Amino acid sequence: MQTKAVLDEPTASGATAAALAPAPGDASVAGTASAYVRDEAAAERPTEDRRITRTKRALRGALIALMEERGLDAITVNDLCARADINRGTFYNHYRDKDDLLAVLENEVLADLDRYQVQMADLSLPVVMACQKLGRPLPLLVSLFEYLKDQGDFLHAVLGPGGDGGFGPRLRDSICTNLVESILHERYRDNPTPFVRYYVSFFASAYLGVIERWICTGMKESPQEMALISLRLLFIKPGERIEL
Amino acid sequence: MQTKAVLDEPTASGATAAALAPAPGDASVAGTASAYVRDEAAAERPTEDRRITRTKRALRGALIALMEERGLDAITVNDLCARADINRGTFYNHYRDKDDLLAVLENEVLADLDRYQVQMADLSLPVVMACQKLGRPLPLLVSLFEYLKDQGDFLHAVLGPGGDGGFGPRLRDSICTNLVESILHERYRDNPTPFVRYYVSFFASAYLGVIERWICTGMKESPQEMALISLRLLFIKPGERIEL
DNA sequence: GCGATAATCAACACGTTGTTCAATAATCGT
DNA sequence: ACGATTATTGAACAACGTGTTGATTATCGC
Repeated sequence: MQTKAVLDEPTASGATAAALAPAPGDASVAGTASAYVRDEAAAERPTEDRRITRTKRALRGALIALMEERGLDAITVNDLCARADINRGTFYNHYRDKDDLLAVLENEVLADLDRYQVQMADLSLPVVMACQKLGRPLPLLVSLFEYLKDQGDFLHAVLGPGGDGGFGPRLRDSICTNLVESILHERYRDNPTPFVRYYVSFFASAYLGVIERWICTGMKESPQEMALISLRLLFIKPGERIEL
Repeated sequence: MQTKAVLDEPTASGATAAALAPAPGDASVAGTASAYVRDEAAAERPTEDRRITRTKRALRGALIALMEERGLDAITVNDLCARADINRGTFYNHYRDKDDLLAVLENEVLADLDRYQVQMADLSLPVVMACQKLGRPLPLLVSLFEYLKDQGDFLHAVLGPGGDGGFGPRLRDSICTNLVESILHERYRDNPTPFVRYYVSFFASAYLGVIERWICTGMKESPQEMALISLRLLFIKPGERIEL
């Protein structure tokens, strides 16, 4: 429980304590807490009918499984219903078509990730440099990788071959771009030159690549390790000696 | 025609002259020469029937146009044939289905890009550092961006929304990864540690992001500018002052 | 020009789609 | 536990896109 302040070194910026606090989900104690979607579903509606919940969960599983083995393009609504052991009419009670189902699941993830953006606003270069010096991962990044790991089965299917393909860029725009913009500039954020725009695209895509690789290779590294790796990659220089 | 050697400074590596030579396509004089596909088609077959050429060209144009306005998923073979002013039976004389047509076009581009990989083997960190010092773009990169620009209409459609989505990663693995591996290590290329693998993914995806941004924003910058930008991005450090 | 070959047109069976309906089963509030 | 509500089921339907076929016409290479 490193909640308070692990950082007393003098840094050039103000709000370091806020930026080092854990993320909204706060899965630091309870292990892998998977109450992301359910929470918001239980919050906005009284309670969802069990049958509906069961149907949606079955379709989610069927979509993931079929994406892994056949690829998205080769999936029909028939396949989904057969795999989910669901009548085809039931499918159309909840989703317009195959792409709608996928879009709903994707949007859920992106909506969850949107919550982290508030925390990102508190980030700044001095903050991350401080963490880098201490050899500590950014709690925000740890929390983020933990969330991604919780959604591992879905993300592995969507980001892999046979997945959506269009989801990667959305993930990038939703997370990486804001993260990079928060961390890197402060000065060029307002009136970005053409080069700065490429600069942001460069690092945003870079971090998406890291995330994609992590997920597609089975998430062998822990969220803490990934947060550390991400931090190191930001400061590494070409030609520099790489230990570890 | 900066063909020979713009570089006499002492560098730590050997084959700098070879690495600074222009790429196989050599479109430096003839402007935007678009004889990539045709050349190899004319090389492998005696001559292709004009009718076939016309059909394929029409289908290529139709696919690109429809991808831009409707998106790939919303395109049917009927649509393609209607737009191309082609009978549907004719379509099936040349392609198995919609995805086959797209795959053929994609593979043509990737095959063209494969030719650049020979040149990339001659790259090394000292070479690119030398160019960086001189403020000159890597001729290989200039040539590469020129080729991408020639295929601009196709790439814009495929990489944009409504495009393939799966093509980005293939482009990355085909070009960026090898480019990064050639340039960056020499020492870690043989036995890459887990971190080095992320390191490569990081920069490979970063450069794909730059390419994607360039193409999707309409290729405003010249290939020379893009080569310079790419070079600068390699050496830039976070927090560093950005002029231009 | 002649032979070869590609494009056209119409027609076909087939699978998927999206919708409708009545009947059945499960869930929820009390 | 009950009744009212609501989701699921199974079947049928027309509409559409698919991939193929065969006969006919137009175009190409030489």
